[in-house]
Amino acid sequence: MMSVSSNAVLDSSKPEQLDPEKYAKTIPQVKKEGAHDILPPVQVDTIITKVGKTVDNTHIKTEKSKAKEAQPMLTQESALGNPKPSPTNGDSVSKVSAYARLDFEKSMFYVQTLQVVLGRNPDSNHHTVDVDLGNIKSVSRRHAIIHYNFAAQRFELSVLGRNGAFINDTFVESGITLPLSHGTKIQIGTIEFRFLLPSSKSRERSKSPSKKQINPVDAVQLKTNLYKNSSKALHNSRGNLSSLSETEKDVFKSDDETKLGERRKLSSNIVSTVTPVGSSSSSTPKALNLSISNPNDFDVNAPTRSGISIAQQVTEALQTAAVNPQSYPPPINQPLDAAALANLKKKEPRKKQPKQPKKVYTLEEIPPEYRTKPACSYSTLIATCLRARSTEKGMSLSEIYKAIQEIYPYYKYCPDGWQSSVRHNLSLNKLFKKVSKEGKGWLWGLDEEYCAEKEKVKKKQVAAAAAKVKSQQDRIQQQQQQHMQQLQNLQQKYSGSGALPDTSPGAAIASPDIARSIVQKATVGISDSPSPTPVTPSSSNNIQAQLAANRSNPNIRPGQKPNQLSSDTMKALGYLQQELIKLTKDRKMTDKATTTTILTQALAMTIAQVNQAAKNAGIPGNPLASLIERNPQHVTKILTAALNAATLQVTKVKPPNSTNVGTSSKSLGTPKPPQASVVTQPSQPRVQTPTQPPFKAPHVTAKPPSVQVPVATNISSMKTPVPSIQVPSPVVESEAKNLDSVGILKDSPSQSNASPKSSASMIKKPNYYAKGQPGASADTINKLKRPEGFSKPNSLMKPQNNLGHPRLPMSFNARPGVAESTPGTPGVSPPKPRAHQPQPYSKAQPLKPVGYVNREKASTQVDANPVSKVDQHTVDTLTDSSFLELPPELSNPELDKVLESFSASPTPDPVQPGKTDQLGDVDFDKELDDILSTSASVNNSRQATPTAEAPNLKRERTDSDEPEGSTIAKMAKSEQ
DNA sequence: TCTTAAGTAAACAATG
DNA sequence: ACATTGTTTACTTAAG
Repeated sequence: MMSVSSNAVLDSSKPEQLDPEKYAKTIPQVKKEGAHDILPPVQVDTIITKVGKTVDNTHIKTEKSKAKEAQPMLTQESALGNPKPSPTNGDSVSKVSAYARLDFEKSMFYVQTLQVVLGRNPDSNHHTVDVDLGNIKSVSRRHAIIHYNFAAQRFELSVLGRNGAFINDTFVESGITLPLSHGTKIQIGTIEFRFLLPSSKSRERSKSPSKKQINPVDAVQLKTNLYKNSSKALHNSRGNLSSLSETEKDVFKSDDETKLGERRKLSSNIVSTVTPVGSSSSSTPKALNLSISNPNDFDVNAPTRSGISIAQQVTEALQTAAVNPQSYPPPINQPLDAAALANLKKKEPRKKQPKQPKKVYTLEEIPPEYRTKPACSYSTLIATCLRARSTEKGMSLSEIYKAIQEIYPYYKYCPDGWQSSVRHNLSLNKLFKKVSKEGKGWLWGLDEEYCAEKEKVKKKQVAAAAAKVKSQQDRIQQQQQQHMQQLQNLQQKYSGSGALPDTSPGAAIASPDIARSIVQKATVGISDSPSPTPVTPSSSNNIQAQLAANRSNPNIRPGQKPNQLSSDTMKALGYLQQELIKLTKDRKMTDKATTTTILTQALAMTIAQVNQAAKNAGIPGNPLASLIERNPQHVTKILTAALNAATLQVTKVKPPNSTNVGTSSKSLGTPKPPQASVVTQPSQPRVQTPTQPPFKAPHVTAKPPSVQVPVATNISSMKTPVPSIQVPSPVVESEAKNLDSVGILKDSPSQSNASPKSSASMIKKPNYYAKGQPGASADTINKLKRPEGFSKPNSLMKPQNNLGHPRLPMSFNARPGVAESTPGTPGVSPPKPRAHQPQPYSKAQPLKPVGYVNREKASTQVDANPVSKVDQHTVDTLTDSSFLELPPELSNPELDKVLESFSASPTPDPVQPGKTDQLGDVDFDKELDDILSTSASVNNSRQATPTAEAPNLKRERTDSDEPEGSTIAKMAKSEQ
């Protein structure tokens, strides 16, 4: 490779230091250390021609001869570099010899060697480049090499830099070598230039017999670094030729850190020329022993091949090169008439090319870590940059841009547009202020005062929020304690009778704790809730027996406090509560005690049923919540079945007219009717364990009469049995086998469209959001509203870390259908198709880079999917008919029948999203009271707060766990 | 449904 | 003339 030490870097600002005489002395050294050694000893035909005068140069054929003959050639060439200006005449004899030229925006670089290294501004003496592209981080130290390929007889560009390059607007990654042809556009980092070859005209000339051919290998290695004012140098004859001379060594030596620093400052516009135009024009013909090309030969606009434009050729080159590199016509390297070129430039100043639109990156081109938009707002972005980079004077807009790009490389790759937002923010946001004026624009800084003020306010808000949360927690805790106290009181009260009141047939529904107790007991079976009630052994009844089996539920978290239910569980219970109330309303029960018992059983059955099924299927988590979330209708069906079964069970042993449990106690110990036992069977999964006693169905009746005492007084007032009450008499019981008559189908939402042909849909995943599905009656929808907690998937599933994230620019959204198929974006979900694609405001949306995925959207896309939280397997299992299959020993034809009918029932229409009701926010006690009071005048002295429209109560749910179901309603009230 | 915050896009003027 | 910079307006989206 090219020897570093042999390369001299000249600052155009110091032309006076250049002594051509000294250059000559150093030539041998250059030769020795030159990069030419690597070049193959291939004979090259006419490479350099001299305008007006044939250069009597040697045609070097071999490497050895090249070395030998280098001296004279270089000696001649040293004259070429004579910077002394001389009166330039119009017919200037050209002085510059080069194989090619690199046309930068403001200057040119003549390629006079067969290999040119392009790279970053050397920041040390350890490396150097031929073409200094400035101190830009995006440019590697050795970013690219332009070299002559003798085999293919053409110049080629090898991309070495990590960030690749753009060749003719096509991205070329590192490691790729491409042929260069006349006009090939190259972009490295932000620096753009063209590779130009001499025109065919000069090629013709070069073929003239008069000229002597030289080996390009022998071209002098020259380099100059001209910085910002290099263009001036080009025209002002201030350019320099350099080779490593004593003088230059000095120059180089003196090029210490300070100079390097200066260079960096100047690095924005970098031009390197081996031989500046001006200097060549100023050179005396005499000094020029080397051939010189006509600058016209480098006419950018001149087609190099007949009829084919440069662009076409470049494109063609890029296309054909990969396939058949040899097919591409080799470049003809010709000398340049720099002076003429300069004149030409004066006459026809190159038309400024329209600024190229920013490169649109594809996913592959963007480092994975920079594909996602930073999750902070523009103001944060700017503030961060200002804090990180700003001086006291502030930062200019362009500096802010740059800092943003450096700190958040995402903005390097994303399409333009963010700059506008930055400006917009700077202007609008009071956080930013203009510090001082610099040039055209302002230097921006942070308004620390405003920052402090804002911080203060924020802190206040946070403190207030924290206080609020704390007070809420305290309140909840207080309520919990109260409830626990009440419960304990109750237990103590009834402990003498050996049974809990609420599970007794005669329990006083008047107690506000009844509903809570129901839930409390029933929730024993819920996966995430341990036994909430400290039940005395003597108080065991059927429900408890059922649920006792569930206590060993492995899903119960060991560290979980008793009475502490997860929010999901609470939601589930809330839903069950409300559904039960609805179903009970339909039945118009009058007997509080019976109703309570039935409800308790039904609830427990349902929970146990779901848990059992989940357990059988090996589903972890909270299956009830999952099922409710996914298919509340199904839950309703189960609930209905359970209610029917419980009704059957309870009322069978206890005649409707009789509130005297004592009578029913007769049935204690009597073999349970198959129907009743069946119904309860699902709720006792652990009964399968041989060691556990079989489930006793009519435990309700097992409660001591004493339990009824408080009830009796209340119940006694309910004297009017209403005919409409569907109390399962023996007749009813027999009818109960007919599901329709018992009300299963009547109550079941699937009733309205229970046609067999639609039965399959039952198993299908429900679509909560589909509207107006055929067959969905308004009534059905009403009945099957999703519980509040489940109505908004996001509310339950939204990851907390999304909160506060700013919206991401729409323009960065992945193109539909691209992102999902794009590999390498783990964790990024395909964009959710939007119901309404916003139209661009006034201008067409630019092509978005592939793979820009809105992070927030990516997460909410998942969140928005109601299935997401619930494992699909869980859902499928729980909604599948197999869910309802019980172990053989528990199977009961009656229940099977019921359940079969469920699984055969089509899924009713989903609830419309906007029509969610407020499930779970039910004043259970009140509701129950209402139910009963419709048919019986109940002198209810309980203190439950009457809530007119309990189901419609809207309240915010706290995620904090609640110990008891009925507290939901109470909390709702208290929060109002 | 309304409000607010944030983001996007563009028109426009001033400036170098 | 042109690009950059700064201001302003209008609009959309999301969230509360």
